[in-house]
Amino acid sequence: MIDKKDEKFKFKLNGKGFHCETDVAISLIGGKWKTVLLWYLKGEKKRFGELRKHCPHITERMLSITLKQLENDGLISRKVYTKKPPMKVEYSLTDFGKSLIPVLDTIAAWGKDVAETKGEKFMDE
Amino acid sequence: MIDKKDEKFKFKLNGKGFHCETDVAISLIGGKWKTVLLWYLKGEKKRFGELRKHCPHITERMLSITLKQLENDGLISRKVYTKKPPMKVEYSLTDFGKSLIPVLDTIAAWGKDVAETKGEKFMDE
DNA sequence: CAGTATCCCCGGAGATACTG
DNA sequence: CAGTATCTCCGGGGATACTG
Repeated sequence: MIDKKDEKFKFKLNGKGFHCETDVAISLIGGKWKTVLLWYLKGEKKRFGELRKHCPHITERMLSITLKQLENDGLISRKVYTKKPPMKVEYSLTDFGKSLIPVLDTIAAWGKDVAETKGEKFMDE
Repeated sequence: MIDKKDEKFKFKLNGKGFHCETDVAISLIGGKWKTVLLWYLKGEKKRFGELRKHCPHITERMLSITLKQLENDGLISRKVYTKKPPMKVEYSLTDFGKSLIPVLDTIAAWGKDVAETKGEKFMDE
């Protein structure tokens, strides 16, 4: 039984309903680490260990999970170069992922502005 | 005891550390309902019940919680007009919240594009 | 009308240890 | 090097009922 209320959604994607256009985007880039990883992949492809270094606080588990989600959503691609013990894997933005760059830039610019304007000030209040 | 690793954060805001510029932004607009509500408040101020109508799937609880978060973060302001039983409260973007509009527009445009390009197609596969 | 108050569940996220 | 495997915890989010 499918709920009739599904019709009230504005968009559908992969069987899931969304409330408005921003909702679709947030489902793809929301979450604690997604934009951060995408941000570091923006310029160039990177290896697992490089990404880990850029995000000192991420656990290997979350890094692995988040990369897989981004891959499943088609935003990044994963390329294995050597399968034997000293493995080498590179992650890079797909074309779809690259379409996100202007969005990431806009978000980052605003975030930076907020951090510079409001950052640190409230710390000791 | 404050953890020394705090120094590894790139930004600080209200006592919390952030990993990169996108992180700051996501902390303010991430979550299931924030961008949706901001989106509907973008054009004009709205009342509690109006917002509820625009988001048929939100519960009153989540609407209340999310609005409070947005208010605490300074993105929206809450104005009470009548305190007696038939209450009237209006929510609107603050100047800070208005600074988000270009970001929301960018996110929405991308989300809409994604929905139109990829939406529905995969539904019956 | 505009919320609270509860209760509850699931999954995001962390910590740690282990592996091909 | 690039991950899995567990275990755990916390809180976001949902459902329902109640209130100033």
